Amino acid sequence: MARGAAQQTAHHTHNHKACIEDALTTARDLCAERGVQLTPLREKVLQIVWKSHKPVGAYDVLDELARSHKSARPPTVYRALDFLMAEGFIHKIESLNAYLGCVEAGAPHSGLFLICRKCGATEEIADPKLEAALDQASKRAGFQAERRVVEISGICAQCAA
Amino acid sequence: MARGAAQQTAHHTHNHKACIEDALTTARDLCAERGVQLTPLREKVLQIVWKSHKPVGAYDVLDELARSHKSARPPTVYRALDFLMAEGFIHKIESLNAYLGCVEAGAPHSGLFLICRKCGATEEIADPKLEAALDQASKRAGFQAERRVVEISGICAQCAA
DNA sequence: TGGCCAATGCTACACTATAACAAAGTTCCC
DNA sequence: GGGAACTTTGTTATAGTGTAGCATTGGCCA
Ligand SMILES: [Zn+2]
Ligand SMILES: [Zn+2]
Ligand SMILES: [Zn+2]
Ligand SMILES: [Zn+2]
Repeated sequence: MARGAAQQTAHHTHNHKACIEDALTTARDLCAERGVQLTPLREKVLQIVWKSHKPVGAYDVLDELARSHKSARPPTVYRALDFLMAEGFIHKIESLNAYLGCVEAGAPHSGLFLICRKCGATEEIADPKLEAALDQASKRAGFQAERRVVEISGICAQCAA
Repeated sequence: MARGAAQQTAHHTHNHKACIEDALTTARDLCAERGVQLTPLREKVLQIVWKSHKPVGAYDVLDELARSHKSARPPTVYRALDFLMAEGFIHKIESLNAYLGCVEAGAPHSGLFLICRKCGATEEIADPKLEAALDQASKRAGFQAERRVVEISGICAQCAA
């Protein structure tokens, strides 16, 4: 199933078209539910971000978008990215200033990202134990956590081999 | 002792001059040990970053530095920041594009940061349990972790009260 | 004295992101 | 259908963050 495919990394041979289709379908469904507009522009941007499992910079999105949308400018892209982030369809990778499709759109969450510095492939993983540890650490400091950024850089399993 | 003072947040009344002096002394000692140069310029930048317990942007550093160092330019600041990061005297807060003095300089580590979105005070905490959970999560994915970015934004204890 | 290396000076530029206002499209009510 | 209210997009300009590349300085050592 597509959902499963979406959770594989870029290294695994997989039908990436299914990843994209799955992401678009999920986004369409959620937008319909929520009564917000997944306009053609926003959908196109989502599709561009999902072109790979590597984080993509806003200006790379712009370059790609401009091929089919001549009037595209930086605000065009940033607005679409802001919308997609607000709806939880993409994440921003802060340590790269780049954006990545979310593999678990819908369920609000702050992901944990494993970023390969060699191939760029970035995997989003969920780890309840880790999230509990994060919550506990905040709590111990009397801190009301609202947003988490957890990004681990290194070498992915495939590049290490 | 100064080391203790350095670990308090900006809200706690504390002798912040001791924080700064402690950071500078530690840096001087470590640079001597390591045979690297803590030049007046680098020391001044370190002092500016330590002016508070809030992350400070590179261009804010530049503005401050320029008051005593007219020839300062962006590369001047970024080179100094790069040096200070390489030596482990400051951290970059990725989600803010800003820099913060390290409270545990010397011991190489990637800190966990609690960033108050109201007052800006940012606390660096160490949490072995959390670090173990991070290591375990990476390991489970077959990932060789090299660098960690863990930043939690929210409301600090003092601002919540 | 001259070569080497680290640090800084200096100019220009690349990359990332937002402000502000105008125009066009959508919704919804009458 | 008309029209107000709202959302989305167009457009220009600019703010904010970070580097490239080469010149200069100054210390150290052969
Ligand atoms: Zn895929
Ligand atoms: Zn890799
Ligand atoms: Zn202090
Ligand atoms: Zn606060």
